[in-house]
Amino acid sequence: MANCWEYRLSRSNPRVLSTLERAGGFASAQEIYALMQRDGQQIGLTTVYRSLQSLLNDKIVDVLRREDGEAIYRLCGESHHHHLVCKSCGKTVEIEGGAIEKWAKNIASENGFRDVGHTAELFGICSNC
Amino acid sequence: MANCWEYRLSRSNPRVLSTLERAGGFASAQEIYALMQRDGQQIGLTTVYRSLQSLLNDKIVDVLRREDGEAIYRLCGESHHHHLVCKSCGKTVEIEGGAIEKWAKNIASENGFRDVGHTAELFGICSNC
DNA sequence: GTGAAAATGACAACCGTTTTCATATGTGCT
DNA sequence: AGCACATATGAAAACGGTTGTCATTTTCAC
Repeated sequence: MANCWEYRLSRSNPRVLSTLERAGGFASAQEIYALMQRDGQQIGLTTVYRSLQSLLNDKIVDVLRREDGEAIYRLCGESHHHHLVCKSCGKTVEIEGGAIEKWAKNIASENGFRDVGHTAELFGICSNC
Repeated sequence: MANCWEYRLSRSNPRVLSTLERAGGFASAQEIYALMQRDGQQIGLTTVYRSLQSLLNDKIVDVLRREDGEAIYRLCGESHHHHLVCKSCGKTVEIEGGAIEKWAKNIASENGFRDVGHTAELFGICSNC
């Protein structure tokens, strides 16, 4: 077995968390690591990953996937929004997801699910491409 | 530069495609490869990946990401649907996404995007958990 | 202080995916 | 048939994000 105790990482979590905040509440592990390095904060990549796992566990952050499969972490409680991404140039528009939220809630309760979350991303070709 | 000509792979594509069909129109590259091996079809993993790329190019298949980041391929033209997944036991319900489709189309045209696709997945805790 | 629990980070291992490259297989021409 | 050239193939290596290992350091209770 890997680790016989649970990590709580009370030391590094706050640092990682505040870096994620500074990054706009949306970043990959590697990006957070790079940011902290650039700031002169000394931390290992391993610890960043572990912190994110632990924050995930405590539901302080969410995890999503970029199109290439990289995991990106998002602060929970952030005003929830979605993205419309251009497949050609990468231009990204933030979308308010009011309609989706309702839809998700309805579908969930229709099927007897609770504690429901969702992901939704749109992608297409923008007007310049 | 990698390859100076475009792959068309007219030989392997049909085999990969029909395996994807047999898999229920939804599988990862590795799963397709394993399936073909089990059938005694001789093919390399590389070719499976290349075939899927080429089918993707021709918009014969879609690609999505599993939660762990693995890419899964889906036959296009399949009746488009979403999933409601229980985070605890994995129970999955297929969802008709009529509302989402409209929402996606509206948002896209509002922002001048065309050729728009989307992903949407719901997750929560089912009534048994 | 002393010792155990918790935290850390360099490094190696893992795994899905892509690239490389040498070889094989058409395909069209004579 | 033989030849030349485009295409296709797959083993093996490279790649990149992530996770595991493990020796060391820090923290905390006594």
